[in-house]
Amino acid sequence: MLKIGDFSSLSQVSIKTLRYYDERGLLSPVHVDPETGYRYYSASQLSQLHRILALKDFGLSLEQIATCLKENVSAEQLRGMLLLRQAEQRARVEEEHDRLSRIQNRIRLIEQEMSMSQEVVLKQLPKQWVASVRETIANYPSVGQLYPKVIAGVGPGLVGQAPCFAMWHDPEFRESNVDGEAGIFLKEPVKAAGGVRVYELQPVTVASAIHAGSYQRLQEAYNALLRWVSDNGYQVTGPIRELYLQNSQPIRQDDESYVTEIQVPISKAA
Amino acid sequence: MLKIGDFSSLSQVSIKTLRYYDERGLLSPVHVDPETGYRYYSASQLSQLHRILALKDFGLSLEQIATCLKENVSAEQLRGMLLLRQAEQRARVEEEHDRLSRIQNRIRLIEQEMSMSQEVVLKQLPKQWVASVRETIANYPSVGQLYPKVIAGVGPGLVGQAPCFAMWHDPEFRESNVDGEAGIFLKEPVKAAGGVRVYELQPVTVASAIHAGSYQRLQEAYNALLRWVSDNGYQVTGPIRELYLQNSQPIRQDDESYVTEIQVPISKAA
DNA sequence: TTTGACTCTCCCGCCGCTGGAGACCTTAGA
DNA sequence: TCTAAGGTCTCCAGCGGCGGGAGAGTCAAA
Repeated sequence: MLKIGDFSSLSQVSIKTLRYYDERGLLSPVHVDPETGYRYYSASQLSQLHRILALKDFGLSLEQIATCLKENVSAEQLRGMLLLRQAEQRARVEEEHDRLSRIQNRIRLIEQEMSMSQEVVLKQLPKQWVASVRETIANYPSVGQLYPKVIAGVGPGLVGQAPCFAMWHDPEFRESNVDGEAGIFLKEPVKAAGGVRVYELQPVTVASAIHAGSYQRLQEAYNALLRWVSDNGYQVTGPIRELYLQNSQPIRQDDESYVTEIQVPISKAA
Repeated sequence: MLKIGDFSSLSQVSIKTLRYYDERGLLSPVHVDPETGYRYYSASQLSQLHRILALKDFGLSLEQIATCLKENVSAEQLRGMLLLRQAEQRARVEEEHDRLSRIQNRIRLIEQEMSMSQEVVLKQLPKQWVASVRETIANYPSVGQLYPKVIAGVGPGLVGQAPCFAMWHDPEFRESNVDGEAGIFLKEPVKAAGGVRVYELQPVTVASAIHAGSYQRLQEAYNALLRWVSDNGYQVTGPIRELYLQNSQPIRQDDESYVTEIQVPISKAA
């Protein structure tokens, strides 16, 4: 019969932890003095404790471990839990590895440019109803001309709240004859006329950068964002979106108070 | 001026999180109505928020991020923080990768043997004063004969509390002429006579298994433990230790109530 | 003016412990 | 046998980064 301190030093597990395991029903002492509450362990309980530590090392929660121990699971059931855990752990390893890559890329960037550069963030975009017009236009800034058509198609009621956006369908940069789509976000589908299409954007993962400043300098943000995408092993998998979070009428190319978000749909390159 | 809900849906960051960042001083709204407490954000704050998210993605704590933002650190200082973070993250990736390996090895073991097998745990042993006798003895069980010498050397005062141990200095298994060391743990150094050596065991990392049962079956535990060591990419780097956590006088080879811990000093194989 | 949707503050919970306070218990030495 | 030191007990608080919910106040459209 070992007192908790002895058991603790034999097992290298802290007294606090042993008491916690007792409370959680993971490992109860063989005897508890009903007068004093003192816990007494037997040396053979060290192997039970070892089992707990081993399962914990696999990343199982204490609750899962308790289930394992109490229900006295078979080797087959344990295998099932571990297979599940293995899948989670695989994902985790990849995630932490990617994080390391991002840190390293960022360090390289600082060392090359000695500047703060654009911050890039991964986002999961949810489904989203939109109303839009898609046309071939003269060049990128011309997209502004499409918004009146959108508004004409859906009526002026729901404008002004959510920001409006553009999507660029060309696979590459173009000087002219740009395949552009201009639209607004909707809370719910509405009827539209005059060539305006109402549909639901599907969920997608994007790399996103915020550009605070004039449209003239938007290209810098594009450069940083696209570089980040390739540096971190992603590839572009859909039309790039621009969200006009802050602008004014009439549109000016040199207004430094504008705020624009660029979103690039991506997936892991093979 | 955006209300918190608008800012939240633009940024895909929850309202709760925005309020928390305000409270922690990471990102305060440009305006707070003194009457109602309503928070109002500007679109340009999205880029500040993006910076926070990017730093968070690197694994920095909110407190570290707050330092970054408030003191307006230079690119050089940021680089320093990231280099530190990179080192931590490297360690983490390795750790999680090793954990995955251990899970996989365990699954293989279950599939091969369909049994629960020994649980193996890694431990960091602290420094420890010991008194011991080292001799060439006839075979492994003969180590029991050394303990009377140890006790004779240090006096009977401090026996019986901490368990006694054995160390095997031969690089391989031996049928006879075993180089064995038998000793007891001490709380503090004492003087000893008669060939008993008192010294401090150095801190070491060991793989440990608990064997609950007779010494006759100890070999099974050894097999499982040594297999685990090689399966998980470690190598043995010192004499193997046995801790006699529970036994009785006189020693019997077939007493199933004994509890023994086997400790193998290891390091990562190159 | 009335809804109904937002927003506010405040508090609790999560996980796996660690630390501390204050009271009680055990054990070795005088 | 007494005492002092050190073990042990229970209970409560805290960590980080929020999420959930209560209860009260605010805002905007119809």
